[in-house]
Amino acid sequence: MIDFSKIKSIYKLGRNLDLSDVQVLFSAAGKKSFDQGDCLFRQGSKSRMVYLITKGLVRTFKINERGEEISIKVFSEYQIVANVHALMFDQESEYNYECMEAVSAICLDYDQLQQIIDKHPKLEKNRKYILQRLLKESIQRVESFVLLNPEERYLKFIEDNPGLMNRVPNKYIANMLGITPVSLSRIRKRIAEKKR
Amino acid sequence: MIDFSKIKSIYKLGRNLDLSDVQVLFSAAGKKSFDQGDCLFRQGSKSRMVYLITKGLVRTFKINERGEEISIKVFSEYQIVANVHALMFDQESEYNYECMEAVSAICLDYDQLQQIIDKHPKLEKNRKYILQRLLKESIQRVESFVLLNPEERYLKFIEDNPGLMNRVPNKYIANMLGITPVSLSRIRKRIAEKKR
DNA sequence: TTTGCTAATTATCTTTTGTTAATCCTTGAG
DNA sequence: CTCAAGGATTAACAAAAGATAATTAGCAAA
Repeated sequence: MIDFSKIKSIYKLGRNLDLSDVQVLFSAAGKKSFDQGDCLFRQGSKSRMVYLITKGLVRTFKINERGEEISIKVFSEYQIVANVHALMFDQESEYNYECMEAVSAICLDYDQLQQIIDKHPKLEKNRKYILQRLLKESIQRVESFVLLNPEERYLKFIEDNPGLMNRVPNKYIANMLGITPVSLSRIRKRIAEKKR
Repeated sequence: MIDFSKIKSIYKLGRNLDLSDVQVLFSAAGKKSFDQGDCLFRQGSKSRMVYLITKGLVRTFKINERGEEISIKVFSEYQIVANVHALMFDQESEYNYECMEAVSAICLDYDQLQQIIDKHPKLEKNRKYILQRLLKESIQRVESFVLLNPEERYLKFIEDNPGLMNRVPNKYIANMLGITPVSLSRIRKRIAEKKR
């Protein structure tokens, strides 16, 4: 049976992918499923697997010196989840990548992907595109910390990620915004009162 | 006369650059000087020039809705200053890039650089290296906001940028840390008292 | 339905930050 | 040397955030 969801996902990998590009990637990629609570990568991992989420949510977090989990980021459908520390910096992962929901994903080894790109140079600009997306997101996030206060950051977050609000616990969102869950709860209350 | 400072700067552009790489880049690159207060790029610029600072300091900032300058980042010797919005995102610059001191720099048009890289594929991995450095720095900065409080962020900043402390006004550092200059002044006082 | 678990909210108190304005310091121009 | 300008510090007060604990709400398993 033709796996249309897989094809669709691969199309979303980049801009201007044509059918032959998708075909090449399709045949190289596998599919994998994870249960809620499973980890795509654990702290210390040097895995160079790249996942494209077709369904579900993945959360990255670190353990701080007090033993608490601090969430860094959440990935949802059609986003790429890769072990940045291994792939970009050739280090062990500093994060855990945990499934917050059952996850379906397409997977492809990065080095294998690199070989494919070498054979199909057209794809090179696409790899660049993915890197640039990563960089852009990161830069904008730094800006949100420099330019906005916690309340404004929260409003921006729900504007940028409308689909995540009902799927991600507020305590994780609080972490990502650099504040405590208690503080986020107060911010939400303030906002609700302003609207009234 | 042989311009050793230029050669030295180009060497610092990447890892594992050999003499022939440097030679290629050397002959394509120009030199440029700026006075204090000059701008490498202004808000709205689509310039695709890439500068490598050999001397001086450059500060990027935005103007907020109250008309105040909010500093985002400072670049010093041997760092690459590029118009990320134009180069990475094909947009107009959202930042001003202003010289805090007189600046000497090596300059090279990005598209010309791209042609050079196409002719000398060995340099490609170097371009990647630069992108990765950018990304790494940005990711670590996000982490510092998520994991650290303002005081810890300041301590990390002076640890990571020991050379900047005496050259960058505290009010700019405060901006970069996401706090007000008044608050930074209090933090500095607290730290000084702890040491005593 | 009850029980138990976890998240979210609320309460209380302490600490920190933001805001505004005044004062102090340093430095460079005249 | 004096003065002007900008940065840094301090002061005073309001607002917000952190920490801790108690309470409430939602939900799934027994």
